[in-house]
Amino acid sequence: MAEDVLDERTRQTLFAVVESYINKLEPVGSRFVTKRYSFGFSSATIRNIMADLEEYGFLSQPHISAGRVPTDKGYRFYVDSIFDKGVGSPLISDSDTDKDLSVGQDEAIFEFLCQFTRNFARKLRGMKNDTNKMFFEVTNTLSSMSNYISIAIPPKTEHTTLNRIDFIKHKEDKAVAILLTNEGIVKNKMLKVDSRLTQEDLNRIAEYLNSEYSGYTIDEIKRVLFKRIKQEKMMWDDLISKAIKIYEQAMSFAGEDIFISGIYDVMNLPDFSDISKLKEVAGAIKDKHLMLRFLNELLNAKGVQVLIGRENSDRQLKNLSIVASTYKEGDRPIGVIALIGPTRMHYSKAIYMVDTIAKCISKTFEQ
Amino acid sequence: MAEDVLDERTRQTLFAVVESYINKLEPVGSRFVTKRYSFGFSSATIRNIMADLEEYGFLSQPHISAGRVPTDKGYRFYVDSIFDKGVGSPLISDSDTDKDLSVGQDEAIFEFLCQFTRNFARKLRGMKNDTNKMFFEVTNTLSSMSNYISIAIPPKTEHTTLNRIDFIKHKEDKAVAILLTNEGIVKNKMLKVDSRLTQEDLNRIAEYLNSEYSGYTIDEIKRVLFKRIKQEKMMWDDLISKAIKIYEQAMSFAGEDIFISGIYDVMNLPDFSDISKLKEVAGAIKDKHLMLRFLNELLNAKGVQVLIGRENSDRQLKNLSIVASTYKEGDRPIGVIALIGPTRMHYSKAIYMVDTIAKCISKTFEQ
DNA sequence: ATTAGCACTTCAATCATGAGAGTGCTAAAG
DNA sequence: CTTTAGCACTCTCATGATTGAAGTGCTAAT
Repeated sequence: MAEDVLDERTRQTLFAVVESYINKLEPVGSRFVTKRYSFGFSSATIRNIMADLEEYGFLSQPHISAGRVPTDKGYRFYVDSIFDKGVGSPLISDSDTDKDLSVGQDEAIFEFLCQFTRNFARKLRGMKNDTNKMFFEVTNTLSSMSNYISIAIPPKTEHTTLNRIDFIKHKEDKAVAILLTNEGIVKNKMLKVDSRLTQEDLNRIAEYLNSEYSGYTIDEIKRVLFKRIKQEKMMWDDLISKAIKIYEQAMSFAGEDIFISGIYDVMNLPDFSDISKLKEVAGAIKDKHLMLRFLNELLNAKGVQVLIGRENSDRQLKNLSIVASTYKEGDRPIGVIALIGPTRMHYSKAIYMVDTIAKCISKTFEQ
Repeated sequence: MAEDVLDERTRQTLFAVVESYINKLEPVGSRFVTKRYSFGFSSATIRNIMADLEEYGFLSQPHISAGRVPTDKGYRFYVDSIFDKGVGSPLISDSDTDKDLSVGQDEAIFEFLCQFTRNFARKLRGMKNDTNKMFFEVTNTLSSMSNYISIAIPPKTEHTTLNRIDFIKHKEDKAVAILLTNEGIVKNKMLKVDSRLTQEDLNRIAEYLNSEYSGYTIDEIKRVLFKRIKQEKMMWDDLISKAIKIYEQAMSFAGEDIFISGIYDVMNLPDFSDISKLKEVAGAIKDKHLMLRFLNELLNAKGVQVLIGRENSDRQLKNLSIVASTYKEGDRPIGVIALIGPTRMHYSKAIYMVDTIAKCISKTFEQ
């Protein structure tokens, strides 16, 4: 049942109520709708429609004499409508822009956004070699523009290939591994090694790994190395054995990275004027590990995804919405960026921003 | 004038009022003081004393019929008293522990803290080679134990000496510089180099730098290199010239690091139940650059320092207090850790924690 | 010098009141 | 049969008055 059954004017009303609520942040009444939107019906008619919508579960009332507030289901309808109308324009609706903006101004805004996007893409390209810097920039931009919390997961290592690995002897039993990946990212790690290994030994090991395995993904290499261990258990030559040990250490980066930004920005939202609600958000993102697992699940889907309130599998997010998108290298999604905000979110803005910036990132990884 | 003039019982009263306020978070009245502390005076006498203290500027009243609240000057007196009594014990006062704790319990707590400290020191030692991890751990521990915001500045590069530098050719005009310091810290950076340089060239440059300059501080090397440029302007050999260019790039790390943690924890404090106050804190630490400069000024002083409210040079911190300490390598202070909280802070706890953890860090850098 | 006692001030909580907003329902109009 | 005007009803929110509690300052007595 439900939204397929709704007739045109009911759909219009629902959309209007959600849109109004997102902008006003106050329950919207029938009179407000009739005044603001000229549907050609009186407030009494709208009242009846709204009563129906409440019955269907799209709207609810904080108390009997207040206006209506969207439920998660109501937001879902609204977001789906936005997608039906087509993502890609920041000017769909739901922004605070008044209807009396001249078309000329719309175009000016559009032009501005295009330019911003170009600049931002260029900026990212300049940071291509420094993932940290790049995603720091991404999350900062996203959160300060949207006032929501932004999260980014840098490219998954399972898709990165080894470009080159080197080892440098430090002192006694310490050595540093330096890893170059196809994305131009550098990682390093301090290793504990047999103290009898000289720099020459390390060089030979590195040479071996580079010649045999460069070009493969990091996981592939791990698999192949493991296979070797089993196959040649009794007869590994010393070099391979050492290489395996060292490689294992070098690849076990402690926990994946995740970038989060915007706790400050989110304090400006009226939705979080109550500190207990702010704590809710803070609690949700505090557990980075959980957040990481959560966003990783979104890696499979394509395009922008919106999860509203209780749609989130995580209980802690039941009062929050997430707008997420993958970014890709070629056709393969390699990471996720997302915005987290109240269920009462400026969805069209958020969707537009996440979509745009994800595309900027993808462009950086392309070629 | 002022505190030197105060007689014993006035001092006692002031101390009692501050201590009580820190625990109650409510203005404290004369009756409360007489009940809680058995000075042997009636509330009327205390009232008179408190009126004097207000006149001297140590206390103030929110409104005429409320109890007294310490001013910054009052806190200053209190903190100085704590230092006079001697830092080092976590049990001085000002904690919520009731007076009727048996001595046995005190000892149990003391024993627990000693053990915690030993464990923590061991933990840090295990992270010696990973500054990031180490200071991440430090700030997290500090903030979650204190519920205040913790900040740490990792060892200043001006005191680190070059242990070894290496360059690895990446592709075209890119190369990676890997830097090992005396503290066992590794930094890397992507460089733009003349695309005609081969890996062999880079090796020669690295070899040159290592043989000539390892053991010097990073700043010293910079100075010496600059001198060379001037002296031998017309006759540098190609190697030195290239080395200088590359070294310059490699050393210009974008912005110093700073570790901040505890925005979540601080939300649990009643002092920040009002979101506008929380914003104040957030604003103060948002500008990491400013915070960095601020804490760097504290590098000169030794031991634990406390800055209360308006004592802070920064206007944004006028309602906050900072408890900071340097940590050292040998005798030389190389970095700072600090706690930021409301002026109504559990100073003795904060001081004890900062002191203890700073010592743990110092121990890690000694050898 | 200290203290008991009292008048005074202020805040915070409670309650009643009325205006305002919005609804649901009914009966009339199209 | 659909739409609308009208009205009674409900609930919230801001306002103002009242009251009790907490705490002070001052004075007079010890």
